[in-house]
Amino acid sequence: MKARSQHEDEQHLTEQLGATGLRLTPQRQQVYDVLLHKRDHPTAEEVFMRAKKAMPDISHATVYNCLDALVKSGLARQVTLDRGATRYCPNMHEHGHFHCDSCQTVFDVDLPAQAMPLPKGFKADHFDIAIHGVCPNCDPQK
Amino acid sequence: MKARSQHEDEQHLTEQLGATGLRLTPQRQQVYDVLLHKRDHPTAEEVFMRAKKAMPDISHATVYNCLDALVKSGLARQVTLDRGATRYCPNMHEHGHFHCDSCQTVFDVDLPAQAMPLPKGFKADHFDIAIHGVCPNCDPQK
DNA sequence: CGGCACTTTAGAATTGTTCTAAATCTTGAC
DNA sequence: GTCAAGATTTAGAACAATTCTAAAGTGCCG
Repeated sequence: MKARSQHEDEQHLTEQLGATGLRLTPQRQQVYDVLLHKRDHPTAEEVFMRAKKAMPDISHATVYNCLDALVKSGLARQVTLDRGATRYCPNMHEHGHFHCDSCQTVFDVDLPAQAMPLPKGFKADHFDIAIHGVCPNCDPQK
Repeated sequence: MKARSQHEDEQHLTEQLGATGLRLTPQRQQVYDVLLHKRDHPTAEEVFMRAKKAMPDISHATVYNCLDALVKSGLARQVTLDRGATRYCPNMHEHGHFHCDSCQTVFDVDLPAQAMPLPKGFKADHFDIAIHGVCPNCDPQK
């Protein structure tokens, strides 16, 4: 739970975006704030609705644009679980996603430190690990 | 590379579908044949186009229906890589998918036998592991 | 100030998937 | 066999998620 001050956050944003040739705009900041504020892996649509509360004129396309900008700058990750809308996650620590088939919640889970063994010659850039199952809250046998 | 005779294939199909309360129909057989014939993780659209060659009247909706039937019966898996169309894979052996960001090919890769450690209380039903990177053919340094 | 590159915006367009209602096929009961 | 019940297929409409487009807005450098 390491908190960052608002000022530090802003500086971090500017730096990371800048390194990718992008600017910090009020919209991008707003979208990033939404992600940080409630880390429940929202879809683009959900981000849009939440961002709208603080910034009523923000448009759909802008949210997509901002999310892409954040992903490109390494400030957020896309999470893809089955068909359906892509979700977004500001946790850049290496981790996988556990999806509870019963309550639909998505949990971040730490991965084994060990690297995944790959056949010779393959160079991995990034892993996407999704686990489907039942979470402790929904386990009927608990 | 264990081949199965056509007759064995058909029996296998009937059994697996039957166990899920589904029938073996010519369309389902055709769709399954398409998957077995070229294991390049086609999208539903690609399966549709290939199936159409042998069965010109097959419809879009039927291909989706058949693919769902195969997935439900444990004869195929859905493969989701980022946004974009879902792909299908008849390899039911536990494995992950390596996606080459350069040539876009998808490779099946064996996973470490060891189970993924999960926090207490979580029960995993099924893993989806996608790895993004560069394959040996596309590696500039090779 | 003027220009250029980056952004945002609304809405249209596209893509992938699911739904609907009608036609067709199977299967089991008689 | 014949029939009804249920499963399946079909074409096309509907829907959802995402991307595209063209125009307007913003901000920085000289």
